[in-house]
Amino acid sequence: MLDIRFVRANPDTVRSDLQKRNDPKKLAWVDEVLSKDARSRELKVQTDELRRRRNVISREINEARKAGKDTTSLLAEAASLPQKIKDNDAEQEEIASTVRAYLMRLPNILDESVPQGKDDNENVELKRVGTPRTFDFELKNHGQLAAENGWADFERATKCSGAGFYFLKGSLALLDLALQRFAIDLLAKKGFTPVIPPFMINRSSYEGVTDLDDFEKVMYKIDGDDAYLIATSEHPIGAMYQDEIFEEKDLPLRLAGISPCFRREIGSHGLDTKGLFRVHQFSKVEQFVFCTPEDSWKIHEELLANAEEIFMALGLPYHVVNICTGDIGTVAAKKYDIEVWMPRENAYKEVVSCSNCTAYQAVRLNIKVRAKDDFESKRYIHTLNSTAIATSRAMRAILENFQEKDGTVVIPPVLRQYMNDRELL
RNA sequence: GCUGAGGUAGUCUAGCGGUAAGGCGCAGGCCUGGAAAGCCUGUGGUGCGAAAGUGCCUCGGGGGUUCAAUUCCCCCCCUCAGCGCCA
Repeated sequence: MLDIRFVRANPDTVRSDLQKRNDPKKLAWVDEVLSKDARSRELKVQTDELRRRRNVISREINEARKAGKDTTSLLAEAASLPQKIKDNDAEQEEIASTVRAYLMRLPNILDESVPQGKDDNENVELKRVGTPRTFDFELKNHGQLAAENGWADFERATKCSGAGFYFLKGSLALLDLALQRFAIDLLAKKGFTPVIPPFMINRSSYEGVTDLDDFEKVMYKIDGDDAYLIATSEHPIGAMYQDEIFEEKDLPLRLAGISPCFRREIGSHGLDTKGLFRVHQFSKVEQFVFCTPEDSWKIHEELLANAEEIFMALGLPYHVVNICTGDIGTVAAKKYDIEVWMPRENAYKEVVSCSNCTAYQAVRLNIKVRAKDDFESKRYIHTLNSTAIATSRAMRAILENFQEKDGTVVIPPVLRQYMNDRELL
């Protein structure tokens, strides 16, 4: 969420950002937030004065009693105060919660380098890496291939868990683990600490890290408990340090989250998305960084480079796109996607999402950093996150790009050490 | 799930109707050739103010009693210990 102090000080920045996003509804909120916030502070001044008076009278009553003086007039004034205070508090509380509700829904301020555009068709390609292979036979779609080879069982998963779930078996179960292990080892060499987080978190922590509108659409709620299945390890890892203050020397903090991810919404189905591409559950290794505001743009590039290194090493052709204003969502100030070449569809498809959330999550989570030489100064930190590998989508890419005519699939050499040195699935 | 003990500022600990005391840590200052030690000041949130300042809030959370609640009453949450169940 945006810091109310930021909105007060920079209303024009907030307005022009919402114009860039073409969001007239939220644009109208800005003035309402500002006027309600002003009224709220005005009320606070009044109420604080009433409280001050009450405190003074209480002390005077105490002293008068000790001195054996009459207190009836003091008691009369004191009796009139609580109701006024209560009324003011009620009004202020109502205003404050409205302001907060708007603030929670106002999006992050976009970086200037974010391209303007209506939707994902207007994302800007930044570069292409690798050359798509040409096939002299007809590719099987990845789900069919996996099922035929006994590497996955979609039908039985549907029977016991519903559509969008899968059993991974044999080679693909091992490939899932190999991909995770490969990504973890690569990130560990770059200073990331592997972290396996809780797979459920409570509502208030969730509100700190995600877009509120995602709640009903995306998250699975555990019935009867204040618990949600995580949609990505980004969420518990972000919430991990809520209400804490970092020392500058402890930043940047680089963590590699390892977890299954659970998502209710999986969107449309088609032959190519059916198997492993759009699913309710998948494994992911995630890069997450807490850093100072000065470092975040440099680290954003670093996270992208790490993710690219993984796909390059796997030998998968990909391109990088700069996500445009119409597609970026509320939390990120800037987002890159890596899309990998899917030869059956003849298209690049999303496999990595790399975001600089600047202070947006930190404000909600109340995470700050204190400089060593300036004890008084506390600033909100910046958070960043990027996929390292989402195994379901990477497996689809491998099943398509490295498929042979006889239905075998070549294991990328970098994964073989994690697959008992096998060359084929 | 049961029983018991707890929840006080970054942390540890006191206070048990009169408006949060102290230790440690941390930051700044004094002292010093430099350091340590010692001493002094500060240490959460929020508002008003150009500033100097100044006010309000904060004792797990929410209600209640009272002129006044960390303290008394009610409800809830969490942590720890023991027991039970258990991969």
